Amino acid sequence: MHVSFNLAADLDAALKAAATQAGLADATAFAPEVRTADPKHGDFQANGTLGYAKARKLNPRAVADQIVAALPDRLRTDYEITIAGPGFINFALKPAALLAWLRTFATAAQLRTGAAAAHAGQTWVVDYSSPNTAKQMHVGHLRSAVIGEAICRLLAFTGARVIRDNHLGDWGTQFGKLIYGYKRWANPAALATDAIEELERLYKLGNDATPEGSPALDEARRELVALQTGELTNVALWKKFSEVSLAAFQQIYDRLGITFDHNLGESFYNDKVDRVYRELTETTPPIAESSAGALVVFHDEHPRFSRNTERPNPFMVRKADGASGYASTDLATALYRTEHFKADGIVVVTDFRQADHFEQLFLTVRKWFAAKNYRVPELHHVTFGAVTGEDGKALKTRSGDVIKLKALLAEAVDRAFVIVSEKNADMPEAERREIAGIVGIASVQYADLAQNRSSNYVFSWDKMLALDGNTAPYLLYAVARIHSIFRKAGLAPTDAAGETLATAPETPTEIMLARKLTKFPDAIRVAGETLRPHYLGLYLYELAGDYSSFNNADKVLVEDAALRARRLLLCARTLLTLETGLHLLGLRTLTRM
RNA sequence: GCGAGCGUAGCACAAUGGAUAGUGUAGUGGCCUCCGAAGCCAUUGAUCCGGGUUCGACUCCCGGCGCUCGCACCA
Repeated sequence: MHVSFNLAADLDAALKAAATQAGLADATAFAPEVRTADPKHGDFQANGTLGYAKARKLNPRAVADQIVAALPDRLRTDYEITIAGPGFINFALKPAALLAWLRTFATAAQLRTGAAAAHAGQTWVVDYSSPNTAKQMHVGHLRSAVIGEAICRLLAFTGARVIRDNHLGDWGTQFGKLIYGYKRWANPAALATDAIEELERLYKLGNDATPEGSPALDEARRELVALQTGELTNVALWKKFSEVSLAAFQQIYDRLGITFDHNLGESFYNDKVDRVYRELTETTPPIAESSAGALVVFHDEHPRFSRNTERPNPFMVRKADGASGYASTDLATALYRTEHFKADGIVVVTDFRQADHFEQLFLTVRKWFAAKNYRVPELHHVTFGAVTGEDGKALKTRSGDVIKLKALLAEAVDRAFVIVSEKNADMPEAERREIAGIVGIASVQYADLAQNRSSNYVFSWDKMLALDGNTAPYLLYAVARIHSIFRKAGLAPTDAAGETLATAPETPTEIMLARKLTKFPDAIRVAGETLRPHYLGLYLYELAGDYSSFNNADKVLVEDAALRARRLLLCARTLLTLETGLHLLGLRTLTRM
């Protein structure tokens, strides 16, 4: 018997074939529209007969009858099929089919193989985190890192070769001022202990010492020119700044489970912008044009980026002073990712305030690549809202300073330690610390991933560390409880021994849990297609909830061997799905907490 | 001014155009001689306003209102 990984996709194909088989007029136009159903209606529902019938003035229930009659017998074996309401076709998996599915998809590798069709053979470049060098990461850098990493893992799981690229802000006018400050006030002891903190101090000193129109500002500009023209001292300083910055960033990435394949910052594209200028102006008609001394791109077909608006908002490819800006480096970046990495898709993860920039960038790239006959990859700007305090304003410390990411993660772990200690008073401190390290970080990550990234989100320690609700502690607790059962039984959680004894689920809670497990492929599909990890998070939360109900109602370690085997099978698959899913979101899991 | 995103119970969130809009918290009432009570079960309470499209709208379109943000040489 063949069991499909994505049952909804399998039903969709079967319904389409059945429509033809039934001899429906215009059957090729019939779209079954199969989706995961509300559990009270079954496992899957096909909605397509309603629209199809309406457009042809047919009775939707009669159409549904014809299609259902033409479905192959194997589906009648696996599902209770009913027609309901105005013409929905409902499919409810029978217990034996649930068991067959659970037996078939038994390991992380099998889940991965099942999911890998979506992006098989494709290469995707994901640009995320992307902080500025010589500055500490702060709370504003959290979402890009967390959401970006989850998207990388989802894309990789669905078959793509993923290239993680940290597009550092490592070039620009600020380095003139930083070098100016560094040469005058650098403190070697401070550089040795916390280099990046010292660089921030030096930049601030340099910036304060170089007001507009001052001789000091001219000096800072000369430092910048020296850097840009390759003067050895300044280049060496700049390299040092990048190195210490990356080392500091990596400490944070380690906590978040992030490893970049490349750190191709803006400086990398320095020598690649001339080609951009040339190619954008040599086409007929030219894509870029001169305006007020700058080289800009207008998109006249677009309501906001046309030149024919009250306040034109052009894409600034080259500034009037001849310098490149982030438009030009981003164009060069898109080309490099397409040519060098052979990207089929490019995802850039930044906050929503840059939406205009990336819309203009993508419009320009499409015109440019079309004019030069370059293959155009899929281009996605993944945006997210702001992180605010409970007052709805940007998150700040009590004294009004920006919150450093390092401090925020440390506080998460400290707060988790207090809670872990309350719940496990007799546990050795070292173990409590280890657990708190995972719970604290996971809570911060999951708070960000559990909700739709488009909205602003309110940062609340109490809510993210809560033991109830859609939170990391709740999910990690469900994982830990399952591990606990296997420990008690003296079995490894991956131990398949005894599974052949397992019978089909019978109790309401067993059936509810088994049905939820079969929806994992759809959760992965939706999260991957929309690049919105919260769909996966929501699924995992519901799964953990169904497990908790099952765990409460049905005792696993019972005498009856067949009953015990079938419940252990449910535990094993729940654990597999929860751990696989949480790891896809970038979280670490625990065996006890 | 122009534009974008957001607007769902007291609060924080969910709902891939589908059936009676889900969950947590807060409130109320239950469940530990039973694999982890960091849990489970029950219950009260909501789609900003006005039009439109659709068999069907929280979802799509138009017009308001509110919040957040962006609009020429920072990135």
